[in-house]
Amino acid sequence: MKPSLIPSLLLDEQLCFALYAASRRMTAAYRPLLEALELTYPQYLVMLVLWERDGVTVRELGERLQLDSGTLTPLLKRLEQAGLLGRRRRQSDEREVAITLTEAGHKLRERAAEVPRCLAEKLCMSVDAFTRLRDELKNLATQLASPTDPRE
Amino acid sequence: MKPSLIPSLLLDEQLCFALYAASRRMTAAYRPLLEALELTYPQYLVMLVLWERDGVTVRELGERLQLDSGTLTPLLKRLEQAGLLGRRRRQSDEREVAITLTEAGHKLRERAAEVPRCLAEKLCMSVDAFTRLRDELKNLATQLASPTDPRE
DNA sequence: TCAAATTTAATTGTGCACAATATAATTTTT
DNA sequence: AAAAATTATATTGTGCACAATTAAATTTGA
Repeated sequence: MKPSLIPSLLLDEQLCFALYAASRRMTAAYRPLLEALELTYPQYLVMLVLWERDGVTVRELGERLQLDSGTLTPLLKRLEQAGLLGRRRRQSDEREVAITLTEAGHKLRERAAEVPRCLAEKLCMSVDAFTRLRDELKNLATQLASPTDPRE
Repeated sequence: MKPSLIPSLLLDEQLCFALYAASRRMTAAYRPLLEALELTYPQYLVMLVLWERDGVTVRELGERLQLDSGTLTPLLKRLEQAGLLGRRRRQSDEREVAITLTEAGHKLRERAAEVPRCLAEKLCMSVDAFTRLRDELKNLATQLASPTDPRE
């Protein structure tokens, strides 16, 4: 049977719900692995950014993860409390707060290295299918980010 | 260049982050449309279920949306306060709480009907691509839900 | 130059998610 | 039938997300 061209209100036909449900399940799949590192999933994402490049500002972190200071500030304070990073104002521009990994923060990377491997196992996906789905999701996000009104 | 078979810790190579970012952007895309209906995105999902079948229990809602009572109870109370639904214990089994739409709850469906159409426009996707991506995400969720250990 | 505009973080408040626990109703087992 | 186990919902507490506001530093421009 040909799928309806009229968008329906049926839950199981929604792309948004498939996306929302898959995203929450993904986070749930990471949870036991990250618990061993005493990280939440958003905290893990912050650490991924910092392991790539240390000393970024809160703004740069926010651009990369698409999160604002309302989310990041308390999250970073918790990671600071956990002894994984330090936060201090840049002397060149006192508005900016630079985030730098501590020794413990750097070290955690080694233990985190197995996390993506564990997840990949669970997915049972070819590298190709993995890459294709990931890139489709990136395109979807880009499409959704574009303003409806070009004047905006 | 051939993609690495060794799972990396680079943010932009993660499927999980593409999924997480796309899901949040999707919710953000719904936000202005749902604001007109005075609904949040999770509240909209609850309404989708109720428009399909009225009188479901909190448990059934939870199974459908994969949300527990800790999330649903306060959310349903807010929808009750908004006058969209009623909650009352089943006389056949006093443990269960049946959720029934009010007149206003039923009426809201008509105004909601245009929401999926507005989103579909923003996506600029063929029906085929839409269906394929949705079903891939459903499969991904299923795969992630399967326990690692069969004894579990 | 100095007032206005902009930028960066932090703060406040609301609403999810989800783990852990509590409570009450029902079912199962002995 | 009474005790034990199970089930359904609610409650409590933590940690995101995100809008709106605030405050301080910096940049712009009249």
